[in-house]
Amino acid sequence: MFEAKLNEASLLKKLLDAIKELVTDANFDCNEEGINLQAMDNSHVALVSVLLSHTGFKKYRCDRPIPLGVNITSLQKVLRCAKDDDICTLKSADDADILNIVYEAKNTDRISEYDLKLMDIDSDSLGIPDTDYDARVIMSSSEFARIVRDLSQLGESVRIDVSKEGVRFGADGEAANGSVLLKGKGPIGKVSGGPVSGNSKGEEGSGDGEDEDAQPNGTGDGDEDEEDAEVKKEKTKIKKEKTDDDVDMDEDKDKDEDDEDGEPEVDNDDDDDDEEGSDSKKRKKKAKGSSKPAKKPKTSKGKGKRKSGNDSDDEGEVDSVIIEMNSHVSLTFSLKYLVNFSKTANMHNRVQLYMSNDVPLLVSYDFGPGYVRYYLAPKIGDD
Amino acid sequence: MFEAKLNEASLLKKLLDAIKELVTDANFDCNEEGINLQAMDNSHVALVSVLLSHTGFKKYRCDRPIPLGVNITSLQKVLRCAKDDDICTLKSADDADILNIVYEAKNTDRISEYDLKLMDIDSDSLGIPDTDYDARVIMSSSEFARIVRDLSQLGESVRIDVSKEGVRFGADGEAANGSVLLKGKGPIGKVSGGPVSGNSKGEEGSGDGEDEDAQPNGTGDGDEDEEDAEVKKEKTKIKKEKTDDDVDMDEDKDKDEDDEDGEPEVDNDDDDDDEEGSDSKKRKKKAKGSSKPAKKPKTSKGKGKRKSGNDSDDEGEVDSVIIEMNSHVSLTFSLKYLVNFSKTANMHNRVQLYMSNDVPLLVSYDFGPGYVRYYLAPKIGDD
DNA sequence: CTCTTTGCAG
DNA sequence: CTGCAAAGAG
Repeated sequence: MFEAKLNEASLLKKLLDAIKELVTDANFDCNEEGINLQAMDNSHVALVSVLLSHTGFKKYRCDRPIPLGVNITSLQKVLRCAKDDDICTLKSADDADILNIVYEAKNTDRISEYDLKLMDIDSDSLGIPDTDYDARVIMSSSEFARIVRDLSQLGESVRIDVSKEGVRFGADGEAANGSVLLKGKGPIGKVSGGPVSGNSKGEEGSGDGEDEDAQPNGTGDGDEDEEDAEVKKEKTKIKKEKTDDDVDMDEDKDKDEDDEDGEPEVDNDDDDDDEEGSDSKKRKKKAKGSSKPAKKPKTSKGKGKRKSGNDSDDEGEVDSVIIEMNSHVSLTFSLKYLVNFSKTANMHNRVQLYMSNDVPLLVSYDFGPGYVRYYLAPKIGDD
Repeated sequence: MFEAKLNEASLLKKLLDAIKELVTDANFDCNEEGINLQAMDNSHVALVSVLLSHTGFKKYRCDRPIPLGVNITSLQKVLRCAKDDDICTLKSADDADILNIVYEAKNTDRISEYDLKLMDIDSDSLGIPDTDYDARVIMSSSEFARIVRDLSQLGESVRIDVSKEGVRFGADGEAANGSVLLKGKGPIGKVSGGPVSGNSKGEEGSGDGEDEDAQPNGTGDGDEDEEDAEVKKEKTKIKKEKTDDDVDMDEDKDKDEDDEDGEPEVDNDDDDDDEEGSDSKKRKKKAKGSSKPAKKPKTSKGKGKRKSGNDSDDEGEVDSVIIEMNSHVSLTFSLKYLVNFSKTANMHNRVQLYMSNDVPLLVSYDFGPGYVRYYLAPKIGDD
């Protein structure tokens, strides 16, 4: 027996609107923790992962795990029959091949009941990459939507560069090239854990001393390598899940040693790209002195990470852009997919972009009791 | 000579919007009583019947009956040239082949004049079934529109069941089955007298006593058979015509007198929109609280008719569902047509559904000085 | 001829 | 921003 009562049918409506163009059929895997959905997009390029925690429901019961295989279009048709504020109850017997959906209008006697036919869907066990990322950008989801929508008019791909300068979204097209630079707010944007965030905090206490090491942008380009190297040593990767709390210094340290050897290559590539790609534009990349104590003070360590309290705070003011970066990152993605992802702006006003070179981008909309996440492999070379 | 002056061109605009997808050409049969239009839809499955009583016109003159054959699309083009609140005058000589349409803007000196070419249309004498019905449902026209629109996503047909439980609209489709149950408000829903219509006037005087007989909808399901039997004895079939007034028992009295004054015109059109359009947004429009005394205190009886003010509640609170039933009715209809009919919600915020088993459904939008009615034969068997 | 897509009005 | 209707494609 599975039963979940949602206070606002609109949540599901928005969710379906967000993913309907990526996924046609998917299993809603229900267990005692909540409802999970994982699916590859139709062309198996992107992966979408959704969690609706049981805490987000007014009432939730799931005696044993059940995969509810639904056709997204069909489910959406049923959901369109709900008014946004209807109370929505999903029910299914353990062995049933239908999902019962009931809408109760608040304040009226209208009760609508739908039985959605379920399907058996091979749950291609999707390996969700569990990666540590070199950069995280937290920004307004609507601004992200706007940027990718705008750029999608110019070309098919966008290159996302995260550097000390900020995050740059650039697209080249036949008719025009375009790029959008978001600088990121200083104090909020402090690098967590490693470099970026670490500094911010670190700076406060010990910043002065480190400044020496820090390279103001544009000051010797030659130094880049050096700087990068340092960054890498620190190796503190940004972790997706736990990051919220500690994006964690402690872990960082540990990593430092391990990773070091690790992926210097990538960094270089990026740097190169930057320079090559558009000298003028990117050049300043490193820039901004403030940001830079390339060296991360370990002192910052665990403490301040989460700003007091609220989750929302973690993501900053709705319009602020928070950038955490361990090393420069430069990746190219298909705008078509990003535009699709960005439709999830309906569900939450902040989006997080996790990136490492040559690793799939993670676009994450984390709302209170759940999330919608997308993974998209970068384009390699020219394609 | 025919001449009719309408205070608001919007009435005609809405009428045309409502029927344009069903009818391409039709005769506006004008006589001293008003303007009648009757036509089969293009596929000869549904019948539409419109009356604009002379009382709805600011000025009306028709020396002798004239059929004005118009192409609906052409007339609509002309009507789109009017502002909603323009005073609109239709004129035609007895032998003319054109209809002269003049718009006078209120408060300005703008006068527009159009001559619409008329056509000769075979007036297939349409036999309008004159039936007594076993069930009548009075509900918000926008809610009706919403329901048939929702269900049309699931399948092609809807089964409408009227029972003590209320009225249920059910559709089966490949992807999902759905049903919407409206319980109907008790006190208002008393079976009128002969069940339905007879009472209305009677009640005023003796209303209280009758309540006993009245069955609030949804009360004891078990009793159905018994109740039905009784009801049937009375045999009072629900008649279409006179009902108009009744729709509101109490009000009727008032109405009789009141309406005359006024211009029953369209009053409420706007109201309806709320529900349909966008649930959440508009909701507040009418502002809730005021609207709902679901149960109406009989005390209010005659007086409150138009609720203070504005709303046209003749047919009950705009959101209430009134169900009158002599016997259970279960019929299946093509949703495509119902969806088309439901566009008439623009003209009036309440709709009446008259049904008897195996007889065409009558969907009636009765606004003050006229009506728009649709007849649709039920589907038989599986088709 | 149907279906999908695109543009327009409320 | 949404649904609705006209137009283009398969």
